[in-house]
Amino acid sequence: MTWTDERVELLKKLWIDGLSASQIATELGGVTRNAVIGKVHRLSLSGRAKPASTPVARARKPSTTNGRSTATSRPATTIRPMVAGNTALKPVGQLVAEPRRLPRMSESDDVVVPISLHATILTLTEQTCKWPIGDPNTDGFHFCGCNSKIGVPYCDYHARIAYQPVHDRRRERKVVGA
DNA sequence: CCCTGATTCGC
DNA sequence: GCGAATCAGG
Repeated sequence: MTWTDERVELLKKLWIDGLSASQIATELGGVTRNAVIGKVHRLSLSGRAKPASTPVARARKPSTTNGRSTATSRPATTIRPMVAGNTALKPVGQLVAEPRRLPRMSESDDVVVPISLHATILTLTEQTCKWPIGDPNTDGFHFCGCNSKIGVPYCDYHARIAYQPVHDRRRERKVVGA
């Protein structure tokens, strides 16, 4: 994945926004949190809300010549694919997040259709509905931008669409051939 | 153990 | 410049 200008901008925004590196990596997709951190440092915007505590001269641990080949052990024990915040996140999809727990949306039936706030990728935050509107390749592409609950990437309205009950959408059979 | 960011260095 | 491996810590 290349660090396009847009991706860098988004990275900056999310970082300043206070998101963790792994979260940003998930949001961006196609990169690991290491990549994010590395980029963050390269951009010289590492220090976030770090006033000053105890700098403490910290040096890694050169040992031999290079830092990694020293430790010959590679645990790699617990491999957990697609978890927000891991050491090697594989691309799981751009904006489609995993519905950890389906919100009980049985009660309210009157979810108002949100007005498109024409949010750009740069104006999105954790509490902004990330429902894409339009064609990403077209100029008018934007996001819903309405307020969403923390932990939910979409507003109430779009969450309904995103997290449709299974029984409603098991109507497809045909598989697109190779 | 889960996570966090920081650092080094081969590529 | 990039990011995996690793460290150091909460």
